[in-house]
Amino acid sequence: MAERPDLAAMLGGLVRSLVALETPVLEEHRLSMWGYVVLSALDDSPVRTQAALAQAIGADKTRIIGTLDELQDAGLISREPDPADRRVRLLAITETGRERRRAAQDRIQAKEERLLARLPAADRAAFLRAAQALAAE
Amino acid sequence: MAERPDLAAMLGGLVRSLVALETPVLEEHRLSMWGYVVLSALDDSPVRTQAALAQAIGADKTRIIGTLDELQDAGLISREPDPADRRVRLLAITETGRERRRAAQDRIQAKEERLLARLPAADRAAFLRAAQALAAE
DNA sequence: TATTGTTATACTCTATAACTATA
DNA sequence: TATAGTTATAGAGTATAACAATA
Repeated sequence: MAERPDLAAMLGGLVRSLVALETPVLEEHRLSMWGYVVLSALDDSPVRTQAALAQAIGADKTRIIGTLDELQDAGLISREPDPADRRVRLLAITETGRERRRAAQDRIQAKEERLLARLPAADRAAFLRAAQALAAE
Repeated sequence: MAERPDLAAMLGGLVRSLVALETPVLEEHRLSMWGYVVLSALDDSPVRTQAALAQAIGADKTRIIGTLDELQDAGLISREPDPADRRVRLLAITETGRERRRAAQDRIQAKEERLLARLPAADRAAFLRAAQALAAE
C-alpha cells in the first residue's frame, strides 16, 4: 500500500504538466504566462496600483513591469496616472484585451476539461471546490 | 457568481504557498527542495541510472548532478558504478538518508494536514484522490 | 519624509551543447 | 559508434537595492 506522496510534489508535477499543456495555446494567442495572469486579474476588476496588482497575483511589483509594458503596447490594457495622485497608475483591461483573454481562456479551459474528464464526476466537483478553497489562502 | 478560475493559476498559487510553508522545514533539516525530491524517490525504490532518476522526478539529467553530489557528500545516498556496466551509477538511499527524509516528511505532512483541515472531510479525501490521479499523468 | 513606479545589479535556475569514460 | 555521466556556457527568471517622480 503506497503512502501518500507529498502534496507539494504531487501538485507541482500537475502544475508542470498543465503549464506544458497551456503554453502552446498562449503562444497562439500571443500572450505570455504572466500576461495571461495579469489580463485575468484585470478582467475580474480594475486595479488602482501596480503594487496591488502584483500582490493580487503573487508577484513582485518589479516583476510585472515588463509584462505591463507589453500588454499596454499591444493595446490589451490601459494604464494611466491617477489624476488624484499622479504617482499611481490606474490599470484596466481594454475591450481588445478582454476578447483576447476570453479566446485564450476558452481554449485553455477546454484542455483542462479533457484532463479533468478522467475523474469521477463527484471527485471532480470536490477537487475543484477544494482547490478553490485552498488557493483562497 | 464567480466563474471558475483557471486551474493552472489556482494550483500554481497553491503550490507557491505550499513551497513557502515547506522551505523553512527543509532548511532545518539541511535539505534542498531537489534534495528532498530525490531522497523521496529513492526511498520508494533504488534506481539504476541517474537519467532514469531524473526522468522519474521530471528533471533534466544535468540538473540533478549537483544535488546528487551534495546528498552523497552528506552520506544520505550511495552512488556506485555498476560492476556490470561501469558507465552507470547505482543509486540508493542510505539509512541516514532515510531517517533524514522521514523526519522532514513528518514535519511537512503535519503542516500540510493543517492546511487540508480547512476542507470538509469528504472533499478532502476526494481532493487527495483526484490530485493523485491527475498527477499520475 | 514617505510612497509609487522604474531601472540596474547581481544571483539563481535552467537548457544546450561540448566533453570523458566506458561499452 | 553509441551511451551514461559530467562540465561549461549562455540564457531566462527573479530578488534586492538604488533611483526618479510625486505627494
